[in-house]
Amino acid sequence: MPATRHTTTAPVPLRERRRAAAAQEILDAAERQIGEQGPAALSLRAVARSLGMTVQALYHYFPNRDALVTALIAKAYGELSDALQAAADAERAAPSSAPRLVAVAEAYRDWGVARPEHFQLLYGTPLRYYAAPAEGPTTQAVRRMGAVFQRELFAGFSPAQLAAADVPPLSPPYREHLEQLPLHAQGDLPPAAVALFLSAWGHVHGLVVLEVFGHTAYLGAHQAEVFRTSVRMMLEDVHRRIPAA
Amino acid sequence: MPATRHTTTAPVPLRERRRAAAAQEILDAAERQIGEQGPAALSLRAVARSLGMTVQALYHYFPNRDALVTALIAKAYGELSDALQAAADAERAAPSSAPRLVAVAEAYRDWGVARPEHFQLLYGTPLRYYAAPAEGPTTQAVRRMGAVFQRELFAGFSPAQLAAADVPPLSPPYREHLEQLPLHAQGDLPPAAVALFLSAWGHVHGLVVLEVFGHTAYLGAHQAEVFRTSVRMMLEDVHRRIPAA
DNA sequence: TGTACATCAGTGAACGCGCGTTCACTGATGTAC
DNA sequence: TGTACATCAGTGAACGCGCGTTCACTGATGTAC
Repeated sequence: MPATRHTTTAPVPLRERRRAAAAQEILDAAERQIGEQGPAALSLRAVARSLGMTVQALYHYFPNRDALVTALIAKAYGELSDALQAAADAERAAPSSAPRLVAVAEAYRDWGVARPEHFQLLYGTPLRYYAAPAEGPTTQAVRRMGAVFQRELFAGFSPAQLAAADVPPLSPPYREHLEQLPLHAQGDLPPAAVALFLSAWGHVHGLVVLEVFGHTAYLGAHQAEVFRTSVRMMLEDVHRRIPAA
Repeated sequence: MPATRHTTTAPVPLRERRRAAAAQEILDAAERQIGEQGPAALSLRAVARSLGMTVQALYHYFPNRDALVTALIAKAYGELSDALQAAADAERAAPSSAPRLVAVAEAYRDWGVARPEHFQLLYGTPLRYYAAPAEGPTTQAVRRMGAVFQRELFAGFSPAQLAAADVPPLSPPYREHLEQLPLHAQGDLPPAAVALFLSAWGHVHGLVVLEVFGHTAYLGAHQAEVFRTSVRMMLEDVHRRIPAA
């Protein structure tokens, strides 16, 4: 990288800034298209059309369709995880009567309900089978999301309490696997707590995915209450498994 | 309908039988194709090709692609719900140490893990937005599935006990909605129990959908244990909310 | 400050593909008399 | 039992569509001297 770059006099070359702006514009247009037609209908040609360009121009910014989709997924995960963080922060700044975890879970649901097509992009039928891009912005955002959720799920409990949580016996290899998992951003969680977290996350996700994908339409306008009730019970049940200090 | 049909002498006209057999063959081929490429890749032309026919012939059996997909969804739901029922029956015939509900939940997971593409057909990105075909074979199978799950979830508890379950207060309109829900196949469930059931179902579904769609790949071979542990806790938690007789 | 040059965003034209669906037909097969 | 006929599964040909991707190009724009 040339020494002239990123100095105080010439922060980012003009061309690079424009290029980044154009790429951003493409991403936004693609995001808009997903919001209108769903992720399956995303097409380079349609994106280009909506920007008043020809398709070929897009190839100056993304090597192919898959790369664009990958960028969109990363962006959506980032936004979702920002939403969770924002909900936690808002509750912390102006607490309501409900536990913060409920606010975080509701932020997750709200995001999905408000942007079902984007939620589908993240959690619907995989568009192709990733070889799991080991360490990208996506996994980072997922971890961030998990960290927020975890923090609020276990807020107020010490590591010692968490380690003594009442969970069914875990097999030794499973315990070991959980122990060396880079899952937890903020200090390691004991295996018992990880087991609780995984269960709770699956629980919340399941409730949201069923609703967003239309499988609980028969509940009509009560879906918000179903969710809230379930999450409250879940939180009580988890806390009941953690011994008093 | 002609009087000659369905009598003892001429049960079902030959032509009709052949027609039904051909339709079945098409469904099977389509199912096979989904199993290989996933639901999104399903194409009439490919199905016809795999049967050694031309595409147009399919139009003698299904008015269009959507009709074929609908039939496939109904079939898959039927199979999944059969699997749950079979698991419950098997446990009843030869009980293991675990509660029957665990077996039922595991049947759900097993089906999804064994046939991820079919699971995607049912629970992935909706291929199109149904106006929810009010009362078809699909909703029937879904209800059947829910009934099996419910029966085992609440096995051993009386309606009075279920009615007294410890759940957060439900708003009056929500209670009312739940009361008149044709959800429960076998006698009505009190609202508190329905709330527990909805939460539990979401929980189990969430765990399975995360695994089948590859979001918990980092758990490696331990996913079966994660699931089993979570379901056991869930069952304990639900039962803890139902008062003793 | 002025000029020659390299960069690169965007275009026009084209490729080959597979898709769902329609139409007019043919020919085997089961049916009614 | 034999024959004429209606049914209908399957075909050949064709439609129009939108897609991702490649190639050789042009012309504006920022850069280096």
